[in-house]
Amino acid sequence: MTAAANQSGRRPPTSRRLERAGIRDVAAAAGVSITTVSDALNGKGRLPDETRSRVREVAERLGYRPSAAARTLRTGRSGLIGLTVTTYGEEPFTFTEFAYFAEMARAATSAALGRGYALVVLPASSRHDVWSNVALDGTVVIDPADQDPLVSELYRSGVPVVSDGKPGNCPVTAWVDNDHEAAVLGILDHLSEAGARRIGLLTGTSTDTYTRLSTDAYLGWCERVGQEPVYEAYPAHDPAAGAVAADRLLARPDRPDAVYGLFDPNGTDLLAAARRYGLRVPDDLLLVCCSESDVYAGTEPPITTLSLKPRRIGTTVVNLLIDAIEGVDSGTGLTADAPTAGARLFPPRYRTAGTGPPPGTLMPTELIVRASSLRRSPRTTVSAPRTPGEV
Amino acid sequence: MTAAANQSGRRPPTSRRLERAGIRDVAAAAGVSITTVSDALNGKGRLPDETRSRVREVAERLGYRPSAAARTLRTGRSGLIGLTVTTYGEEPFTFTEFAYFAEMARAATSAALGRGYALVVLPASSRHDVWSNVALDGTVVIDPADQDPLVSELYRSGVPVVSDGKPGNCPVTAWVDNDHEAAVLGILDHLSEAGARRIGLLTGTSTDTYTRLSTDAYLGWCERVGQEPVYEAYPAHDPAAGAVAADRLLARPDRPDAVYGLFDPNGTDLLAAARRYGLRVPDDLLLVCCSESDVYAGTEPPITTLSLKPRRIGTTVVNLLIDAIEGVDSGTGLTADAPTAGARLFPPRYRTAGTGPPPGTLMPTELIVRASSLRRSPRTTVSAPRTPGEV
DNA sequence: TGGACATGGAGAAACGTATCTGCGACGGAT
DNA sequence: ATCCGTCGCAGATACGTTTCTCCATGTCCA
Repeated sequence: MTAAANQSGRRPPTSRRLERAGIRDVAAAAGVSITTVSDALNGKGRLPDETRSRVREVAERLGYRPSAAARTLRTGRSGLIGLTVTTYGEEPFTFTEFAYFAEMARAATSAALGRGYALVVLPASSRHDVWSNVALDGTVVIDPADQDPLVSELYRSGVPVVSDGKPGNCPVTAWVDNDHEAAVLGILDHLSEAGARRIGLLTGTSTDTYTRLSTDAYLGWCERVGQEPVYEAYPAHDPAAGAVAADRLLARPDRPDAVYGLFDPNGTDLLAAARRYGLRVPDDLLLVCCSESDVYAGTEPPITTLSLKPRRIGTTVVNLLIDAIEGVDSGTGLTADAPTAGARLFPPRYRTAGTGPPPGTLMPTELIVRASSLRRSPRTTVSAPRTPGEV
Repeated sequence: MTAAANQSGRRPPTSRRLERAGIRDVAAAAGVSITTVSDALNGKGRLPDETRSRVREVAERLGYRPSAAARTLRTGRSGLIGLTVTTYGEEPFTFTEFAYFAEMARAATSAALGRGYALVVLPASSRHDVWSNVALDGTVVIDPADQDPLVSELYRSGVPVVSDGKPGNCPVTAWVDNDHEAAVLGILDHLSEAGARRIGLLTGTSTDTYTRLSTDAYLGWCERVGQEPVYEAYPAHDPAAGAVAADRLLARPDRPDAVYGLFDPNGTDLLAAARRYGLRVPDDLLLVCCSESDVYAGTEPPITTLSLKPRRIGTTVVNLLIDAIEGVDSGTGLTADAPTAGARLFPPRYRTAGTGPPPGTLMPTELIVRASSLRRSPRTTVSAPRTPGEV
């Protein structure tokens, strides 16, 4: 018994701690090599079913759980996907702030889990402390900044990056976005048809793609139809500022008779402001806002909303990312550095290899028409986007 | 140049791929050993500042990023914390569904990042596929089931587990919860003082701690004051069922003149039902519901809500967990298996070592009194919980 | 009888880091 | 002069997998 104690393979008998069972313990207990154990558990190699099941049984009995760290080190795959949450402003760390992000994150998480990946929530601020401490197979970036240093570094180090929101000037593997321009134009047309003569906009001061594209679309439309732009901008991350801006908009001498609010709380803010000024909705003021919340179905009156369909976006983003991770190994920067011109309409082409601009996918939005934007009797849901490129 | 090519240390010259720079490359470039590089970058060992800064500079120049997987494998620490999201029901994967979870998750994420950890979102269903593929330093469990197999296995395998919600019958390292019993009793008292003669309850059919404790508190109160219980239960994960249950409650022959709803949407549902039956709030019906949403400040009338202060909970849970991870190494199950009796009131004692029941921390709730529960003129916010154990 | 081929499995080399041990040199104290 | 402590660093090992290579058997057919 003294000499035969060193039976656990090559490991010298250095104070066997009673830690978790490793693959070596399973091999020893099953009387096979670790190769056989690995193959048996992973369904690889050429093994008779009998050996396979025996090894599996022993592993089960020993409560064997493979070390994720070792596997990751060996295979280079962690099964983890980063989800960067933008901080609509500076300090405050806000996802789940707007229903859009919450829904989007939820759908993304669900889609990732469905394909065997887990999501790691990481801040968009480039605090390397956390970022470099986690092995990521890829990253989802929500609304990347124009020259996002984080995205650039990730891309440079070979990590696939798929963004929700068309990237401004940073290289990504792929991106997904709504056709915000078409959506805004659709709303403006809708309001015009409902009788609006002067349409105002409640927008944000930040420079993210959503705000920029939407505002530009509004300004372009104004110029085309010859209406003087009437808009107020405020920092979207500050909930109190929204109410103030809504009030300002309706207090102007050139008060609009219809307003589109870009952010989720704008609907209630505008409604409250309208009440303060004695304006009836929709009689004196037509109202539309972009929101995923269903509280606008129950307001008095119900408010027409634009839904960006965050669930579809989240699912698509994650699927594109995992396709990129599992697909072609994306050689040394071959698919980079081209101007972003390749936008296609939903559905996307998966497994996009080769060169060219980062593939972008446009997802349809949905305008949910309610009483606040109708002078007549309310109709039902209608969906609206134009084909892209039509401007 | 032919013989001197093998200068990169012990590695044989097997087709140097131009992958990311490793610690060996840095060592070679700086003309030191990998030991020195590791020590220099991690601030360990005894090195003159000059060597340290030189190594750091070389590492920077080479764009060196340490491999998280290798580090995790070596140190046994991943810097990752699991966040299990309960699926209030069966299939649907729902966090961010209720504002409580969203706020709680946000605070938890923020707290974790602040201490250098990242959160991994994982499903509470015990799909080992994902769970065993990620190295976790610890796990936050939201509202564990009574005999949660997942929690048991995690605990057994030595992973610290801190739960939001007092655990029923599974061992955890620590837990945090509101004093739901005291909160419900406070609300019932509040409604009684406002003139309620028969208080109804809108509750859930699931067996989670929150639902159970709250319902039991209600039933106990009824028995004590001699009121016949009037309640309806529905599956809380089904938003449509809530409206139906609210309607049922107000349609009963023994219709209550005050209702407390345990779930977020109950307020609007009850309000709508009251309208259908021609009941005025608060004149004919007093209303309170548990919610984190501020839409209830803007309803007509504004509805009194109980806030569970999810942000405080999320922060506390994560801090307790990280304390457990970084503190005493929690020997082989010494701190387990005792009946849960050790509940203290906020603030918790950190770094709890030794034996005894899993330390629990009770966080205060806040009753935000609005017009819906006042027969007289509305007062302002009052906070309410009793001291625990008083029953 | 002997090669070709399939079967079942073992050995060992990575993956990239942290850290334990040890070693030469140097300086001050005995 | 010798001894001892400290400084500055290098070597080697271990963390627990996956996987490439290779070997020992049969087995079948020529």
